[in-house]
Amino acid sequence: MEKTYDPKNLEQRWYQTWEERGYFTPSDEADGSSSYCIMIPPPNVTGSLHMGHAFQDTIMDALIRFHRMRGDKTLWQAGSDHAGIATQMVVERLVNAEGKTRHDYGREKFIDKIWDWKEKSGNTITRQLRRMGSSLDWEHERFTMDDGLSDAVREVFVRLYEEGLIYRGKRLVNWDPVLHTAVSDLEVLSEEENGSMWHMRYPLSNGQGHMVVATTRPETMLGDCAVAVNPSDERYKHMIGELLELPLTGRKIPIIADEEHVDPKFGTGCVKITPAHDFNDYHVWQRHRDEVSVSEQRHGGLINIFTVDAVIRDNEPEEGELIPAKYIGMDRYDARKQIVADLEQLGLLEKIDDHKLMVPRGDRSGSVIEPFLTDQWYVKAGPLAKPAIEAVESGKIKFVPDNWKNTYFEWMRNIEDWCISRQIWWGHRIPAWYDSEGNVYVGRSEKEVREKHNLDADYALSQDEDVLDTWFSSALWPFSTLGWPQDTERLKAFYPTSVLVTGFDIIFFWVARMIMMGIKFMDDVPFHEVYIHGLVRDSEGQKMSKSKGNVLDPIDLIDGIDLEPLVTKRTTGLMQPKDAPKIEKQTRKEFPTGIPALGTDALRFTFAALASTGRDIVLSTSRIEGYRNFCNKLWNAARYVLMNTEDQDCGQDNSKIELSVADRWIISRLQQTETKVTEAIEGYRFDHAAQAIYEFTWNEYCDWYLELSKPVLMSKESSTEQKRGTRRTLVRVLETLLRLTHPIMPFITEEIWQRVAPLADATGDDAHGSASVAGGTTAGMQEVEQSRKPEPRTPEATTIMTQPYPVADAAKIDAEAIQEMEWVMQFILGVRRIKGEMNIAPGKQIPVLLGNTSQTDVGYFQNNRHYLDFLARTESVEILAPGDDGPESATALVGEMKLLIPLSGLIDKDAELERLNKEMSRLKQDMERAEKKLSNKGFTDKAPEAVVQKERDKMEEAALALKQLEQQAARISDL
RNA sequence: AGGCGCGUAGCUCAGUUGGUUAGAGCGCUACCUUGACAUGGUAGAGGUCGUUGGUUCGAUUCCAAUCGCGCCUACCA
Repeated sequence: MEKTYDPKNLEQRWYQTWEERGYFTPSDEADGSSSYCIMIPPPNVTGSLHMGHAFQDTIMDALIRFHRMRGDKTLWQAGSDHAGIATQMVVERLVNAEGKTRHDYGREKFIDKIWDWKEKSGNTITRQLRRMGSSLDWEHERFTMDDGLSDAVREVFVRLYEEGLIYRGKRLVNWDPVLHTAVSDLEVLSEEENGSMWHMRYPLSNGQGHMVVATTRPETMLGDCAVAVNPSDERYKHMIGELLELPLTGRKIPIIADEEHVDPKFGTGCVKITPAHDFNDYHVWQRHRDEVSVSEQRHGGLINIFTVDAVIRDNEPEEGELIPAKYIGMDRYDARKQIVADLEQLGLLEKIDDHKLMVPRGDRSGSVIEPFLTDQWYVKAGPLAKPAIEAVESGKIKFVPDNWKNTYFEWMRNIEDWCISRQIWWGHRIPAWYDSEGNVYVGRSEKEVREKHNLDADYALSQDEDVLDTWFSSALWPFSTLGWPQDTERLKAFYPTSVLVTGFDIIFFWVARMIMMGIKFMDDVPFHEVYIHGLVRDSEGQKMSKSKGNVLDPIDLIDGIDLEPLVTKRTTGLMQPKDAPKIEKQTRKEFPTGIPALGTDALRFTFAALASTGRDIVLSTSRIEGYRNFCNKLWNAARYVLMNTEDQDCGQDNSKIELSVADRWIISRLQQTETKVTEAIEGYRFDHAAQAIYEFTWNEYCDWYLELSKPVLMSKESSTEQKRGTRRTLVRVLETLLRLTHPIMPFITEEIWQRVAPLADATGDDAHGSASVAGGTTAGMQEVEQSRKPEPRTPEATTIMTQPYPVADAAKIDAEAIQEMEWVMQFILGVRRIKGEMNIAPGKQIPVLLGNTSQTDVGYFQNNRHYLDFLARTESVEILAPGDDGPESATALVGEMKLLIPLSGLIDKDAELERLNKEMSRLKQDMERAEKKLSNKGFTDKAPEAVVQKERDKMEEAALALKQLEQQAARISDL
């Protein structure tokens, strides 16, 4: 093995091997009790991997690998969605670069172009997913626009339509005037922006003064149909029903009373009502449209003033001058200026205040969204939501962490009908046809429609031009990918899926809709658990976004990147090019030397370690570096193990062995670690799993066990059985640790495992307990680990991926060994602390005396002499007779035993006194604390006996230790 | 406005039925290139657990109030 761990050369090699050998496809031979399935949240075909994906994929892959190793029939479903608007925009931009528009190509040719683009460029993210080590079933990769999923979409649409759960209607929608399509509420992002509040005077038609209305969008006044006041508002009560002159239009509009919408305490208490351009006003209009004063307005009061571009429209022939000619053809903002100017001139502008307002913008185009009156298709959400709410209430679906169900309920209980039509070309075309009379026919195909309605082949039908919202097909993902509407084996095996892993930002978008559709069409929930993870932020806690220039490409963390390319990457393609200098400066400051190559395993381990219950994941490269170092530690531990075991007898043939205290101790600790890690993964606490692995590997296996193995292996006095036992433990603990770690760090564990596994010889049933053992307890005699029969190992086709996941065996936990090792470690630490604090070189061998020894101390000492000499660098150890205080010495306590290092020549008297004083004051504090508790009658009366006893023990121990140290201090100061 | 969440070491975070000296990583200090690893070893410094009350024998943990921060939803024309 190389001296330093280098992820580069091993990660991609292993991934390729795994994929070639088909390890990612669910195994028919899986012997676990159940199947396990996760659907990947389909990434967007235009997308590339960001940190959120990398984090999410790490969690899913860890779960998938964990269950695969446990023997479950395991599927991680791969695929991507067609991202209607985003994809169309990408290809449209390419077409624009040719100097053409999509209309020059026409619908069909343009769609062909998108498919071409998808073939060539649509796989960026799947390549990146492979770099993350994701063990997705690529053989069954799906795409929301492929034939099968398109069938599913049509089927669902038709069935919902036939049940009356899909309908077509003219409604106000969020209209993107740049993309010319409706978008859903969820695709609109509102942010506070600076604007103005215009206060306009609307004269009373009877000449008795005016009313003042305020608005943030004065241009919409052209479409006003009324002014509303609160009926209880004394100021205006008497004016209800009177008419106002709507300035600039020559129209008269009524004053109406609306208690719900109008807050008399806000502004002037008068609200202009523009029902075709404001959602609230639309609702007011719905309440009042039957009142004569409103209904006799043009178009019943519902007056649209814009074109699809948000330009003031022209009048229809029969409308006369409904829209004043002066403004026709003006963009909405030009019209605003003009109207304000004209009002000003007429003396009808009372004032303009600065005003902050929430401006809705399309998340794709960035343009200001316009409420706009159009014909759209809707899904009636209420009936679908009801069982979906119950599924979560009843616990059929559990959110992890549990609180997220509140968010879900909040949304579901106030759900509104879902606008599913989009005025774009790329997507599932709505399966509805119209005849020249305007009749609508819905069916799976034109053929089906004609058959069903007995329409001749020459009866003219034209299909609806619109396509469905991408999320409509995503909502079907958990069953459509498995073959629905066909009744497939995969569907039977994997639906309902086990868990959905996703970010909280799409609980509404996606999670809720999958639940509704799953229950509706599969008659069962799509998944049993929803694990909601946090959002990855940069080292300053900022949300990562391209526009902020603080995005990190996970691949750059894996492979490393120099500063200059990183700066270039972050500053190109910005929505706001003016931010480039700021971003460059910030990048140079944060990464003065670029980013070092850290490897996938280190990145994955970092994600796991950060995956606690919080909402934010703050990622810093120093943290990843720490875990890269951990990989190196593991690597070098393996190197040490191999150096001492390869070509040597490690007890593979189950020949006689003797297990030392250290062997039995590390085996015990391994079992405890296995329990912790397994429980952590089962409870989605990957941070706890990672921490348990980290601590065991570094603080126990490396820091102690490997060191303790050295004297055994190096000494001529060790027996063959002892050496064999140690080698076997070295190798088997490592082998097990690799399996334990594999779900989080797949690559390094596979690489090392390939070399370690043959030495550990983890095969064969008769390995259990058949080794003949000299010495040691029963618990220690058994195998390090084996739970499930592993697959037969042949040289070419074996992998850690399909080995059994470690299962702890409580019988292997040797409490005595743990206690004895605790003593050994305390001894060694005591000596080291004295050396450290007395400025004695750690390597210097020194004499040690033991005072106040018990029978156990003497036994432990004799058993472990070789460890103590080696790790504490003792020159000699002498046990003092009872009552003998020995010469003046520096002191450490191991339980009640005194560990003495004679002062002569070595130790500074004052320094030792200082040390003792420090230790004594610590003990005194402990005592005081305990004493205070014990002298409190409330405590001794009411606290549980065990707690009180614990306090008494503590008190006693501290008192004893204090006494010993006081004596010691007295002797030294007498010198 | 409503809902959710968070304030613990310089930084990032653990701390699940209230009871050890409140832990870890990174960073910091001193020493050590010893034979798996300087991407390392050894020893160490560092916290009135946001604030204030309450419940309790006992509160980082439970309750209330308060301050600060973040997110989501709905927004006032």
